[in-house]
Amino acid sequence: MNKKADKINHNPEIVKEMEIFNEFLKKKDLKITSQRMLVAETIFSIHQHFTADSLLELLKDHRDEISKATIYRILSIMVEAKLLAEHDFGKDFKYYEHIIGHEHHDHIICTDCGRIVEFVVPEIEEMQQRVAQEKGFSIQGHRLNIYGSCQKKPGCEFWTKKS
Amino acid sequence: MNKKADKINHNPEIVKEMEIFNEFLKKKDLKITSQRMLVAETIFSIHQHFTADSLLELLKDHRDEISKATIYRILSIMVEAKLLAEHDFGKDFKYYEHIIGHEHHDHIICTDCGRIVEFVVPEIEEMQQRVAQEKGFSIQGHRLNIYGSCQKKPGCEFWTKKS
DNA sequence: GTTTATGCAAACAATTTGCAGAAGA
DNA sequence: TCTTCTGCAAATTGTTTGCATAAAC
Repeated sequence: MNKKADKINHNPEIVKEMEIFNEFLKKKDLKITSQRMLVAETIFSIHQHFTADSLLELLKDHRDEISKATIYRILSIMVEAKLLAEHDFGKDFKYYEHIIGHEHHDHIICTDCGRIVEFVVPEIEEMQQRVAQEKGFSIQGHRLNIYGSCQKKPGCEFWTKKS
Repeated sequence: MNKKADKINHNPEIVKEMEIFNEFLKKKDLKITSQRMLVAETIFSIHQHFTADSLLELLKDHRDEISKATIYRILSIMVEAKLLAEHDFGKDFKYYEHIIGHEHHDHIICTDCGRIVEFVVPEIEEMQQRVAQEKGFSIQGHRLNIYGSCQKKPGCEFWTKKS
């Protein structure tokens, strides 16, 4: 592990999330590397949806410490560890968000500016059960995306790629 | 238009859908070509979800009359014409289904075999309105996908690509 | 030491596109 | 004719992978 990595984060929430990640790595006989720590810390400090590319951008000062391939590899580990959820919002790249400490929610997406807003509708869980039962499925989960326009709220710009 | 194209379909539903498509083409100053007619007829006779590749497979006897590039181009016209809906079911290719005469519905997808089952839950529309209002969005629509397992119903096989 | 990770560049796969010749209006 | 289409092959784009080297344990 190189020296940059000991810039450890003292935010208690992030510390806790890092511990969970480390547990997972150990359990799976995966190694605790400086890249994994750096990416995980960065991700845990983001409180919005992000993409592989926007993560890369956040890490641009560490360009010499981590490659794009490694970022993709770490993202897939974190999804497997259920620390991250992967989303498709109708673009041709994936969005991620970290899960821990976030109540289950769905998303409403502005097709003008790409803004993503979370919402919680408790009755969806019950509806999901009902549909699954009726169709004879066991349930893993659901994704509900509502598409619309946020109507030029401040910050609403044309939806650029990989934002 | 080559001679193969005058193998016209007499199913009244398909005839009606073809007319709508032709209207759209005229309105947009697009030409009525044998490829467009062939693809549209084929699509209108499918009553399941399909992909660009499965469509190509259905058209394999016409391989010399139509290319993959043209199929993609026609799919995008038909989506624009709102004759087709495009879906993302968590794979890295798109699914399509034809819309006309199909009540609005959502999907439950088997993550073991890829089976896609439609369901209708009227209260979603109302919930959608409520969320949009609360968040200050105008609505275009929604996509609700439930993921689970159909529990080895007859025909449930491992989910192959592009099925 | 042995195993697992990383970086790089090449590979992938679905989809898109430029272009020259073909077909529709 | 004049315009739009098509087929082809090449380009694109997000993501994945093989492999030699490097780091973790």
